[in-house]
Amino acid sequence: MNALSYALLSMLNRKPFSGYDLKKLMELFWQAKHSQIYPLLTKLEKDELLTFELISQSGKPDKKIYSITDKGVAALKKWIVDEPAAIPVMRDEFLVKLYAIGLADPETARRIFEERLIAKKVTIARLQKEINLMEAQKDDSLTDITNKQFGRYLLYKRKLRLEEEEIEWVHWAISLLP
Amino acid sequence: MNALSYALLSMLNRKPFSGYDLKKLMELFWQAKHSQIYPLLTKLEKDELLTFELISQSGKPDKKIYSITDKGVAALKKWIVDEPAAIPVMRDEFLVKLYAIGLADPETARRIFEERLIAKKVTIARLQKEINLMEAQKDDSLTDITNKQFGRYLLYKRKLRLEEEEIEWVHWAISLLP
DNA sequence: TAAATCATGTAAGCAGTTACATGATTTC
DNA sequence: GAAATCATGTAACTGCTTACATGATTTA
Repeated sequence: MNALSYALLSMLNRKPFSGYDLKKLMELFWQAKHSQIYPLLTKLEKDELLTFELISQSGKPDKKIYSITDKGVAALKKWIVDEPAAIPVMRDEFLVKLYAIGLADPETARRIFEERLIAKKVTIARLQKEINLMEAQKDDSLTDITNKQFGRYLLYKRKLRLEEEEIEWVHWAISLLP
Repeated sequence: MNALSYALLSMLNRKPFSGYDLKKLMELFWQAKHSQIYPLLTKLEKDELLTFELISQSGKPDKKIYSITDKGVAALKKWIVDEPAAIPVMRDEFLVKLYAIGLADPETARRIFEERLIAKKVTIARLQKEINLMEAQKDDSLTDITNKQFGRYLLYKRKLRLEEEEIEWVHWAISLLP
């Protein structure tokens, strides 16, 4: 059981999804390619942590909608409560470039920062859109831990704050260029 | 040539280091184990992007102090300027747990957030210490792109801001718990 | 006296990426 | 008419982690 397994269980704990859905929904907090996800879902199903329902489709491969089992919930809960979280891994090529940014002339440095800004703004737009959707469903409070959306909402709010903070930093960095 | 190669070149562009030093200094922006770094340094040296000076030591293995070559600087510069930066990869088990934090009882949830706070505070202390060291060397300005420390300084300032922002978010998250 | 630090290296295995494979439907 | 989206899967390869290997010096 690796961390990706628990990431899949976490998402399926909210509601059932296909592998295709999971791949896209995970991008925010755990990046994985479909070639890693599909075999792992098969394995988790064999281990009885998941079940799936086959949805027949015409012209497309059959769709498998996975649901978490009681055994899956128990395994996930145990991991969350008992296992210490590993030290986060962040690999960002922009930061590697930044370290030696002095090798670039100021115009190129500016371009690199501007590209970062654009990427951040695209992410923020996606995050804000999703947060707006969540906040629109005022039937019960998102800020209540018993709400199934609670963790996801906190995750999105966290990411939004961090992206906004990085944008401010980029503006500061650009202001230092000659 | 993978991103780790460029991360090593970036650091050696500032000044010469041993593999042992590089391993520790990289932790901030690109995590790698020594078992990955040592063979890669050997390869980069064979490709003439690096050279090394052997320092004989008693009781310890000989120390290899690596320096970047002109060819290495050219390769690094080309990568920084011409190659688009890959989309960052972040894998943080805390975020996986957060997604399904509703499975934990409120006391356990609080504990998980508090542990996150402590980890962040430790990181901030390390960052602040290093920033203070850099800022103490006022011989020439850190905020000048021609200064060899410029990129490193920006990197530390960025990380500090993001860690501080996350702490504020954790406080908010804790305030939502019953 | 136990643990951490300094210092480098290899081997085995797991995790993750890229490429191959298929093909209808929808959007630009 | 081309590109993106939906939908799943396998094979080959590269990247990364864990474990093995050694051993003196320094710190708690």
